[in-house]
Amino acid sequence: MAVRLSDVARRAGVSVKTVSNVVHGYAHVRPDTRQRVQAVLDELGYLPNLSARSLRRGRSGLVALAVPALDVPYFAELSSAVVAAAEARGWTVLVDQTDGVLEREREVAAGLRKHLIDGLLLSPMALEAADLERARTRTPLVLLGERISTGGVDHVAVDNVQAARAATAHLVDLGARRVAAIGYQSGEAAGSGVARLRARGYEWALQDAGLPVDPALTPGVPGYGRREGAATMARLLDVPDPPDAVFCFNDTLALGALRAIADRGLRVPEDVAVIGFDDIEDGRFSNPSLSTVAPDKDAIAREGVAMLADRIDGRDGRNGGNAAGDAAVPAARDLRVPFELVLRESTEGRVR
Amino acid sequence: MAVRLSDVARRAGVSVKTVSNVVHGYAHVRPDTRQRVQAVLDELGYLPNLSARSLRRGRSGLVALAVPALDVPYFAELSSAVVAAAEARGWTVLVDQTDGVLEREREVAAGLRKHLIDGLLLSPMALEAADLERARTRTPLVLLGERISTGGVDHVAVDNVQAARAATAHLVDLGARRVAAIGYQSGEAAGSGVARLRARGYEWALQDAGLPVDPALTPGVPGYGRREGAATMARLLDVPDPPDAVFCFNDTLALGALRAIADRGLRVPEDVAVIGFDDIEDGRFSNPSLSTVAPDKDAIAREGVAMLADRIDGRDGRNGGNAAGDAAVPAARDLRVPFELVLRESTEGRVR
DNA sequence: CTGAAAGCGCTTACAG
DNA sequence: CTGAAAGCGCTTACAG
Repeated sequence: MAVRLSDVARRAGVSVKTVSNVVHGYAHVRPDTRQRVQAVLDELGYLPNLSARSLRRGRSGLVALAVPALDVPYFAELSSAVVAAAEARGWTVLVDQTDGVLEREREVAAGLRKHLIDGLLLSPMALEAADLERARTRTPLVLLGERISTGGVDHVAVDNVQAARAATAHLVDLGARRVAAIGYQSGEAAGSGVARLRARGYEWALQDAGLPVDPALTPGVPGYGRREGAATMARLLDVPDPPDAVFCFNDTLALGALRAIADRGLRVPEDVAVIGFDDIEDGRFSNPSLSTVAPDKDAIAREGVAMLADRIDGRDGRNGGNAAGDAAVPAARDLRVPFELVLRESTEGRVR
Repeated sequence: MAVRLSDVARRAGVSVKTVSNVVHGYAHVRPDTRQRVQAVLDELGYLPNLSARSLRRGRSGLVALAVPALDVPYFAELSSAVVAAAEARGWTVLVDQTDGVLEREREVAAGLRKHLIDGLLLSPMALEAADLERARTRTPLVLLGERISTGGVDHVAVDNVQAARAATAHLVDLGARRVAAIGYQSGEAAGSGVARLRARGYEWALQDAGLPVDPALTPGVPGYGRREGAATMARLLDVPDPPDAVFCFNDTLALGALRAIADRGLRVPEDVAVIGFDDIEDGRFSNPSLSTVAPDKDAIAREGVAMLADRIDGRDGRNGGNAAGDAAVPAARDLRVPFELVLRESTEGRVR
């Protein structure tokens, strides 16, 4: 059915090797031969069989990206950047949705599709270091946007603690004295790295300002969507001494909070100032627009892909060429990308 | 490096065929043999080489999904649904971003990766029927969310004309008499199917109501994001006899429009009612919340994947088993999924 | 500058 | 119930 290299070779009256040389643009093909072969290639509409090529080469040109969900704005934006960065390297990205569920993340890390992909970019929610130890295979892995407290695995993320601290400090600088936080994880999920790190930054900033951490202002949330943000904010407004500012651990929580505040007829930022985290597109046009921490998502994607590329190349023995194998594998890297505080109406008020 | 079937066979003292039988759970393996082989499989951590399997079988279990951009909310939600639907069939989805650019869509349709994927789901923006005719390969293709005015290719979408008509009619029913539309495509891009179809529905509804189509109220837009929605709405508010309602061809345009209206200090829906299209998550929590047309995205994903599965199976000769080949290929299907009008604050006012 | 041939790891008739 | 062997389409030493 499909046109093979050998079909082209026969038709052009040359060997398969020569056709292959032409396909790959190798030198050492006489110009007239090249031209003739190319003509047949075009005429027959040859397309390489990528399964065969990948079997032979031991490389597929495919990398997997595993995120909790593609339709969560932050992951949608991150995925878009990853796909673009991978494409720039000639790779194709195959997507897995884990729902942030431990078991799914474990499966993915264990290499469900190990022999088809050249590497894996994983954005874990529930995964712990121990899971990774157990699941490690030889497939190169890079963790995105999460610090699991272990070395051993490449990782790129924003400095969540400092970023959260800066966001909270901004609220304090505005004069807020009852600064709530929405995003603490309750129960089992408390292990989730992002929540823990952002909580630490929040508490740190309060400490810096000599303000107490009031448990009444740090409710646990069952999820990180707009719905949970709105419900949690509504409850916070019922606290005896309600907050005058809120740091939300992500923008969707914050957008839900804005909604809940508006429902009470309160004003943002006059009655309650709100700041989020992620700088998703929605927050730029919400009403009021949302102040937020903007991690450099393009950098996360770009650097993550670059780190993966290094690992993939390294595995092929280009890391010094020593026969000892593992000996020359470079240590895991732990890269921080920059963030920026983006101040908009939800903390600065309407600019006229 | 990796464990092969033959490694397992040698270790278990059986043939490769028997190991394969165990791996696939085939019958005709003596229980004790099966058990022994399974033990070795587990011990060695065997994982099949998917490239080899796919080369041999002529199937990869991979389908490509091509959308304009993963970070556009509608496509993020659609992609999420497609990945989930594909996974339910044991397929893995590989993602392409076309930016809605004709040349990229052409490339994708022409089968950049033809021999690695079993099929393609394409959500075209710029592609015309003629492009498809030219690019058609034997790779099964299903068009998502778009009707290109040709038969010949499977297609699943909402009825854009009727949906747009219903949305516009809702505004008219509210008493609006100067109903604007944001989303007309100017220049080259005018060919884009969605814009044309939604414009048709809009005009049809006005006609139904005996209202004129005022060119001053149907400005062309250079894009479909919040930014363009805000800018276009701002200009519409400067028209001598400004609109009292707006139908936006998608929700991001509408969210931008809401923002622009608020910036003028006008009220929604009292001064200007707004309705969008897509029912993205953002609109449920925006301020005010956004009325919209909700196409059944899960159905689009599910049915699209199902249609693709039919084509893929059909190609293998299961469509009757006649030797004539093409003769039995079923005609292209053109499926409509249901939509729903979701009325929220942007047309109904705040519900107390 | 070009060719003949091995082999990547799997699946699957064909035998027995 | 199990085995020996061909072949999917490519890449790549090895010859010449």
